[in-house]
Amino acid sequence: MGIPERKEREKEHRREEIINAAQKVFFEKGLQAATMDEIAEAAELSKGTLYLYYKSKEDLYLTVMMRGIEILHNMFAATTSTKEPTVVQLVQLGDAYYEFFKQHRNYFRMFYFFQHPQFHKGVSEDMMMNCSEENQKVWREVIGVIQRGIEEGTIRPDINPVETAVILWSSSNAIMTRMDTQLEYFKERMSVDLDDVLRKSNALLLESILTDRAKQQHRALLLRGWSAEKIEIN
Amino acid sequence: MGIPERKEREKEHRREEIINAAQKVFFEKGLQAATMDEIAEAAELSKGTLYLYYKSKEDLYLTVMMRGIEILHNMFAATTSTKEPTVVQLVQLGDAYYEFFKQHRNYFRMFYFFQHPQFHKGVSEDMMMNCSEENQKVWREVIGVIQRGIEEGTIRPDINPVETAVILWSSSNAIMTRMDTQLEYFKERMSVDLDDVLRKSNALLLESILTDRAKQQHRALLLRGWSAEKIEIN
DNA sequence: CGTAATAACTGACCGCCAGTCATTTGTTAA
DNA sequence: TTAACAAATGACTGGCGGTCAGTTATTACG
Repeated sequence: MGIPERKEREKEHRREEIINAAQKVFFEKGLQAATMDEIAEAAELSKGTLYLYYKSKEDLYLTVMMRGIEILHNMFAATTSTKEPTVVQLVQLGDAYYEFFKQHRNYFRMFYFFQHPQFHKGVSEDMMMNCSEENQKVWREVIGVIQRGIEEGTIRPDINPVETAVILWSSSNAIMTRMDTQLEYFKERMSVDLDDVLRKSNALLLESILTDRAKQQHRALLLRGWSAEKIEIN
Repeated sequence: MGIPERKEREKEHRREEIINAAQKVFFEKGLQAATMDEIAEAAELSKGTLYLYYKSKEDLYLTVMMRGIEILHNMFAATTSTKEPTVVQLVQLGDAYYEFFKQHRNYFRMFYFFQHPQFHKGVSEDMMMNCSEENQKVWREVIGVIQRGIEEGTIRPDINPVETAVILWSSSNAIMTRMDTQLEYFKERMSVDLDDVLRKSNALLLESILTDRAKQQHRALLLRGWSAEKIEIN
């Protein structure tokens, strides 16, 4: 009796095609401007059908966003599973997030919807649970590296790994959000290149959580954040 | 001929009453959920009249928000005009922003609308200009303190004041945004108190931009970020 | 005072959109 | 062939931002 199984596959396939259509429209227009009619059009289905598969526009949105979280998680997992020294891995996590920002800008943009619950009106309980779960996986990668750094003595033992992960993530995320939305503004009104700001912020924070031993060991790496300046001076 | 002047005053008064009404509704419901009919109701005017005074819902929203920027600016200005040492002023700027966050949460929330241009659809050009101008004033307070710190030798001369202001502001802002929206989440899912995170993040960043001389001079101040830990250990 | 001109205000109305549901179309089982 | 069920539809509803023809209040003037 393969019939129910085939039905199940077809249903799953339909679900994915709806996400594909939704992604296309959301990427182009953002949450607000995208309409369910457009998504239905793109999916070659009627609007009513969308609601047989997803509870609300917001649920659909978060489902697309989860793809982004998964991509980011994979990038992080690839970094933390290398044989590189812990400190290097930490730098690479920062780089990976920046890379994600540049390569998957549309997903990155979706993230800040998730961060502002004022827009979570139409989101179902289960969808929130799913997102939290995926989110946790990403956090665990960062926290894990810091934890290992402390154990092997390259990261200060008096800092809390979770707190530190939040600090590192917050500053990176905040600066990249600026880059996305106000790059020109900062360039023109404040004569500041946010690219530099990100590098320097990461450098400052990283240096401040390393042990003295690790600072010596990775001196070249630590200078990286300031290299643009150095070249200018020479 | 005092009549046109009186008319002008009355018109201005009407404008303010509309903002008061809008503020009440926006504080209660947020941008999305608030309706122009509600605001009209609160202002005891018809909806059409609102549009004689403000171009759009978003313009009205930003007008309310500007009150918040002004409050923050005044708090910053009060800090930077004291006789305190520059390093202390810098710490106090961080404290002032946190105080603003706690005392004027509703205004703080409005700020992150401003940071995400995807919602700026209905905002008029002049309104954006006004906001930028007010924003600049706040930035100048922070940058000015850092600048003076460099000049007097308490802040590292190799850092850029503007970049550093952006770094300090970004991390503070990011963590407070978390506090506002996901305090419980971080407490329950990650066993982290964002209050600690903010203090430690500020402490790390501050220490990393001071000169060695200043670090010695303000040792007590620098320990502040870690005091909760110290007490726990004792 | 009466009236014309102007300013201030109103609320019914428009277009748009998320979400619903009675109905239709397609599929399976007997 | 048909009954039972599943899948899909699109006309419809309610709510909202924004508009504008029309009403009311205010001022200026003969």
